[in-house]
Amino acid sequence: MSSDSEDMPLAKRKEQQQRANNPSTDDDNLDSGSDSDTPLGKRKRPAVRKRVLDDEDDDDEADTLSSSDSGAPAVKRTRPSVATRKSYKDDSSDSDGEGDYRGSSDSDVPLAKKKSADSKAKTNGSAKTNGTNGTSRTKAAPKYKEESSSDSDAPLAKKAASKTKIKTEPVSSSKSKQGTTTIKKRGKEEVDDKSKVKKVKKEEADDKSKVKKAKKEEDEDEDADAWWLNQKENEDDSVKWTSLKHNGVYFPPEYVPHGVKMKYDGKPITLAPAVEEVAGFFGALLFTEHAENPTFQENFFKDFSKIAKAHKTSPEITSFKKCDFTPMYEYFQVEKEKRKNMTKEQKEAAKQEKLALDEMYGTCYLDGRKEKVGNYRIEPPSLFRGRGKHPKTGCLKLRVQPEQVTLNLSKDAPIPKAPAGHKWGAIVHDDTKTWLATWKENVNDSTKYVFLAAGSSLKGQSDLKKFETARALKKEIDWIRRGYMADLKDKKMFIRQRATAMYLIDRLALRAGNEKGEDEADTVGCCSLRYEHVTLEKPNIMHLDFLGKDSIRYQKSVEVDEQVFKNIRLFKREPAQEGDDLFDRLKTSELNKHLQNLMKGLTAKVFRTYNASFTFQDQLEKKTPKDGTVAEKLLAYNRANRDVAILCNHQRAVSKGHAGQIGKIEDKVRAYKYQRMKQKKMILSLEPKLKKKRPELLEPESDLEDDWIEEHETQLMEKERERIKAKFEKDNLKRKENKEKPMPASELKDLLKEVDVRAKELAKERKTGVVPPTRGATVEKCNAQILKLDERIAATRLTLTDKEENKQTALGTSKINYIDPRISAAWCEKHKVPLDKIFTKTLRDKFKWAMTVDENWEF
DNA sequence: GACTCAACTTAGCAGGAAGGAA
DNA sequence: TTCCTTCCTGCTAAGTTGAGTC
Repeated sequence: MSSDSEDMPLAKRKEQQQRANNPSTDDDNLDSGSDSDTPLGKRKRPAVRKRVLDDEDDDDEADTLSSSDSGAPAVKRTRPSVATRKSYKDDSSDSDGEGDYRGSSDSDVPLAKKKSADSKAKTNGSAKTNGTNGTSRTKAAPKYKEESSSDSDAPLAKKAASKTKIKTEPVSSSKSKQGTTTIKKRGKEEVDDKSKVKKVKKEEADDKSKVKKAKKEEDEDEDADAWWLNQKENEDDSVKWTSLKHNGVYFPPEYVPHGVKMKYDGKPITLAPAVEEVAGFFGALLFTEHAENPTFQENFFKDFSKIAKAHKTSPEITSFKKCDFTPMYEYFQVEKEKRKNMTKEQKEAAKQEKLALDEMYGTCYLDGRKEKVGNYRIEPPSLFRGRGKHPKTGCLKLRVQPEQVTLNLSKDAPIPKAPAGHKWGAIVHDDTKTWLATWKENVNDSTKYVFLAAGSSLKGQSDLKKFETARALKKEIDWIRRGYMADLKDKKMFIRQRATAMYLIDRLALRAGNEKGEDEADTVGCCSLRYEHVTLEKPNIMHLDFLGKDSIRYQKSVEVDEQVFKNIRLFKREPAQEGDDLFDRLKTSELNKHLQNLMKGLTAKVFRTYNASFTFQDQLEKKTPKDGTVAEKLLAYNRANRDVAILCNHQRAVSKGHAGQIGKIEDKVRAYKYQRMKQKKMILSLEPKLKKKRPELLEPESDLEDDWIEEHETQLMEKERERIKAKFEKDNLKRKENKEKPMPASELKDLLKEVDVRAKELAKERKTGVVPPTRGATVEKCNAQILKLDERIAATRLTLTDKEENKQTALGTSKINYIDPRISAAWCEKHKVPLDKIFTKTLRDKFKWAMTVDENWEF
């Protein structure tokens, strides 16, 4: 076993990608002291062994840790009084009392810069670090901006990305600015002002009509009850509804045997329907990464052979290796193809069927309002597809029976009919719950629910509440940060660990990290980080390498506060070893309890929401070109979105065809440039006098080498020949149908001859550099063509940049879950960008509560 | 206080629908 | 009109959190 991510195709793929992109990400630079660079894959998960610490402090430390702090209660730090807050403020060694933490603006100061400011302040006690009062975010702490004015508000992970060897996108806006400038510069080269104005106007007109259309579309759907207009603060929200009516859940249809035989030991065998069904589950996954995974195979076969035994297959199925599911796989492929080729009528019938189900089960009545239900379909039986190294991946997920399902609805609501021959497990009337139905799944014994859809009022209210809590944190963040920074040096180990964890959760947007069971994939978050997940490099670089949620690798190197560095070194000290918890005194529950004391509603995950929304708003502001086109603004939007996705480590696999797609787009740009070059030369043929007046017509196009032009023209001619041949054949077929005389082959020959002539002309044009005007060509027409091509080139280039930058980062997750949609709505309003450019219909529906803000709204 | 579990949010991926280019 | 690509949605796994129980 060479790595943790072995047998974990996605993670492995991502790891390979990361390594390929950044070969130096190995631990080659790490301090080799006590922070051994244990390879991830070597890790076994031992029973959590609580390290016995002497509670002696780090060698470098002057203070000592209390020996009786294990599990010590948190020092209760409710929001401090003004005096206490002042004391946090005064912690700084700045003689003016303003240095380290300064009003609301301070929260925006990146740690490394704070650190550098700290050290400066330490060496020069009277040094003022800021001349402003911190009322304005952008004006705050100008001194910190000396190093880089671009990323001052960025959480640590972002800065680290640009600073160290990690494989994340550099996010400093200095780079982004550069990108924007380059685009703008190119734009200037290619699009003159006139065309720009024209383009913008056209875009605006298009957008207006689109907005109108979208608005109409939404108005039709719009729930008459705009609940967000009637929100009351501090209202008890434990009761979720007063009346709830629905039609229950939809069960997947009973299994219909197809009779396709799998092979066992090379021979086709007949299976009972129940056995065939399970064999089919595996057959359908053949040649996927799941089916190649030994754990998946083992778990599947355990369940499959059990069922086969129960149905007495002949011969008895005892060996996975002898099983051949290919015939089933092929059958499913044919079926898939059939579905793809359904007639219009069949497709329509299927659509109607789906609509009927949506109407029946996909809607419910909550307090008299019609609302959409989310996942009304009971999960069909299948093989459990656990992610990463899930020990249960491949296990058989059994068919859910109505007897297992509990429905939740109001007392006066009619109870939906259970499927024929069945009855419901239970009926409850719990108005404090938002679920409509629930059942237990057999593989992990986890509870599944049917909830309302994302666009429902209940989900919307919950979303609004979430973002309001994050906004509340924005107001409190300064003193909370001061608090945990002070606690970093606390004498009690527990408090030190808690403060260090808070630092990481806040600055790196780590998840809380609950403990996990033996029968789950081994993934970690902040509190469950282990010895081997963190390595240190002097003076203050921390390398993190672990598998997070969904077994997505988190691999970043960050510059941390000196004290955090010292603390981590202390937590990692002997007798700590591989497998030991880094935060051995800390649990998520204790951490959250402490956070609740600091601010009502504050939990570890609020930091993620806060930092994501804050970063997004900040980067959006910095990156949006005020006079840019909609396309340029959207690029800025996506870049800000990407910064957040990088911060939260939202990854996706690079699609198989990515390189090919990029190549195609590049070719497209070149082809446009080629056309533009021809148009320019044609103008000069039409009016040679323009050589002096318009010297740009003589400038060669970039990226158009002679070889490429020759090859391109050969391809063009070849395509033309094919087109002519195809048309000739098609025309003759038509003639045959109409009982007309077909065109003679000589006609085709003549047409092809014309292409040959054209090819010769092109060769001549290449040689002489002169392009004779085509029939009807005028300078005006050529100019218009050039303008059109300029626009196409600019637009295609933007697509290219966006695509390349986005290949490995998933933007959707942060957009859906972490970024306050009101930031986007206000930005669209302010910059006249149509909402439908950034939110799909589903997202506009989910966020309709957020769409009423004006352009000045701030997170 | 430790542990368990219910309830909800967050997450990536597969496949189908939609849209654009030829 | 067809084919190809992109985008969107649905699905369900995997987290977090807080309440309940012993």
